[in-house]
Amino acid sequence: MEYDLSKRKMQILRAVVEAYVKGGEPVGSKYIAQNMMPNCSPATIRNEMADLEALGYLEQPHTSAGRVPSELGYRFYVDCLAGEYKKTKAETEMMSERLRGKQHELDKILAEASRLAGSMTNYTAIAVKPRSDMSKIIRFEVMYFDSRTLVLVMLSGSGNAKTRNLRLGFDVLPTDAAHLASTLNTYIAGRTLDEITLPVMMQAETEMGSEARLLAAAMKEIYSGMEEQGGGEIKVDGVDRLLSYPEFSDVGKLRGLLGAIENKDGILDTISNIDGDEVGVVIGRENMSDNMSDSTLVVKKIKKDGKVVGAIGVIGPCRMDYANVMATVDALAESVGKMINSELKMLESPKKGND
Amino acid sequence: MEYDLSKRKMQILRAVVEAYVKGGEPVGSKYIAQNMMPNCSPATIRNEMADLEALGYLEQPHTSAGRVPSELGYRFYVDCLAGEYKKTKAETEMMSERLRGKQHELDKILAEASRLAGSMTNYTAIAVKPRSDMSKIIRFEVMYFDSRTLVLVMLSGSGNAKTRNLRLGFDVLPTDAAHLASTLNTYIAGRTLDEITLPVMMQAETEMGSEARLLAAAMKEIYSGMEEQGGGEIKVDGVDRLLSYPEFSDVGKLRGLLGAIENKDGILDTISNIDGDEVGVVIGRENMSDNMSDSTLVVKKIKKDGKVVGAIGVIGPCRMDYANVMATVDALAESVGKMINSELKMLESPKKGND
DNA sequence: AGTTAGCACTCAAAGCGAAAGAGTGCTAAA
DNA sequence: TTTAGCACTCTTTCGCTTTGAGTGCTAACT
Repeated sequence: MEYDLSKRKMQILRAVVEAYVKGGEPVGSKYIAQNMMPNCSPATIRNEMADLEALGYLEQPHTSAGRVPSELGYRFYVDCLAGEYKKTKAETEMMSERLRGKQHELDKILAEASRLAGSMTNYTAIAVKPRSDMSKIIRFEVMYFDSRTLVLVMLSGSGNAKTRNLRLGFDVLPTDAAHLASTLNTYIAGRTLDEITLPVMMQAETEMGSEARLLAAAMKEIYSGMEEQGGGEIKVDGVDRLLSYPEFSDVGKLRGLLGAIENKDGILDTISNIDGDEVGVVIGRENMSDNMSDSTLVVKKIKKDGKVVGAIGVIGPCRMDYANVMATVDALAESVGKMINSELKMLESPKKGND
Repeated sequence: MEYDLSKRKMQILRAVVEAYVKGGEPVGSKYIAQNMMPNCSPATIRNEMADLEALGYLEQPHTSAGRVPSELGYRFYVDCLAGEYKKTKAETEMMSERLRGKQHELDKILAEASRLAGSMTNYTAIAVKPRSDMSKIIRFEVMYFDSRTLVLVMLSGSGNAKTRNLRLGFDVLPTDAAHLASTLNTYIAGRTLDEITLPVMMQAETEMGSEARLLAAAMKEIYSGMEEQGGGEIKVDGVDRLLSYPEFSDVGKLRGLLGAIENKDGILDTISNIDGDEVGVVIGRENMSDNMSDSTLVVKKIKKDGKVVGAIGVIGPCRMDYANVMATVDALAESVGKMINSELKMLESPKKGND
């Protein structure tokens, strides 16, 4: 963690990063000397930059061009130099405001937060919903729709509900729905897939009597519901914004990146590998997927009761306004976190209903 | 519908379209004379092409280039010349096979079908789920999760179910859940938003007695559930494939298109405007959105019991292999349609369950 | 020792003009 | 009505030079 650079080298590195991020073109010694460090001559800067290049923090596209930060350079910048920036009070307020408008469905809040992240930073934003755990269903409900259709509702231990339509090839009565529900709640509810053994199933069938075929139809849907990995989804917002950055005018790179985003190539893994509660920055080749080796991912997880329930982040080129992006993502995630955690307290205060 | 072109002009138009689609470069008279119409001299073709240009079917990028089909040219091709092509039996089989693997959730089938459409045509595919109509809820169910959480299940007239978690600031009992459900079913079910008048609400509140605050919390979710346009979603697959076509190397156009796809700019409208049960082809400026004026959309609706329940399609440049794409989309949609419509019959046959 | 001025050097980017090549439109003959 | 011939147009490409930014090095300066 100790990078051991002289004060001045750090200053120059920072200057290069910030100038390059802003201007998009390799930055030369003269520019820095004039605009950001008036006490030094270009020659001095040149010497220092040559050192920084030897150390791996800077790169040169070609001999007669200025310098560009390397990935290591960005890393250093992110770790040591960009930490201070914070969103203003007003901006934080605004975010909370925009978020508050949404119903308190976590999905919606996450989506809105990521949309905000995208539009505020002008990068592509992602919202991640972790895999929802349907591996154990704690309660069933069956609704009668018409004589050949029932609706099966499954409630998981973590509070996720999932519904499936049961189209039947035979007629049923509303009472069958209730019967099916009670059977499912008696024999299936509270069990994992493994625990639904043949004897259990046979008992349940006996219980259903002549309507065993109803149970069969329901079980088929239940199996598929329990097996499928709900969630683990990534919602993407604003892919088109990538095109405003010259680094993605290379069709090949852009294509790779788009593919990576669409296939979630390693993005989920990358995110789950981020440790700590702070905003995570994954620069260039630090990414799992080769297709993302020219991009940077900035994410922050969102926790509820200490458990990760989602994440929001942005994807952009390595040449990115890190200070701003990190602060934005941080503030938004913070905002969402507060919102979903405070919901309880809000309702607890005797505001509505006068008992 | 009568386009009134001489046999030979049609032949030449077709030749131009097919050669251009294949090669990607303006096609000249010589090429056609040699490869596709050996009985005519280039000069003859030239004359005819000049006519076709005057009629608006062909265009010339510049004086010394070959001809390129205009949108009208493509339209003619699609309407009159590309109709015959059909997928082979083997291919259709393969599609059905791939689809059959999926559970019979419509969403999943649609998604898989569109993924197939994309990979088979190498264009970007979309799957459309029509707006699910929650404007009238015909039945409620309330599940008890824990002392401060209930799960509200709403069932629409069209068989769509939606669930919402009710986080409460006070404790409830399982009996409260049942009580709430019956109240909702008595007073709210079967009514549209307009019909839920103040008197109705007051009756319902009286019914709930001391637990009126529970009703209030539920109503909030119900309102938001009824107002929000569920569905109407577009799932996109393979945006990255767009990049393999030179027409989208223009960053501006690509950006517009990506934005249009993401915002569903008019795509839903466009699709709902397609009449007839056949595959619809929307070429260039026929699209609602200006951002899609360089693209073509090929879609087919999917019906169940005569009602549109979705659509699949592909988006690509106007220079597109129409015959193949149309046949592919057609076959896939057909496949999906058969699958979801035959479900009933499958279950009707006494195969499983022996009563 | 650290800093600075000066200068030759390198290399991408931009501009220019000639040459090549493809395809056309038109005219006149078959 | 079709075809051959031919002059014409316009893009594309290539090579060439010019321009300019920025460097690295050396030698002088503090």
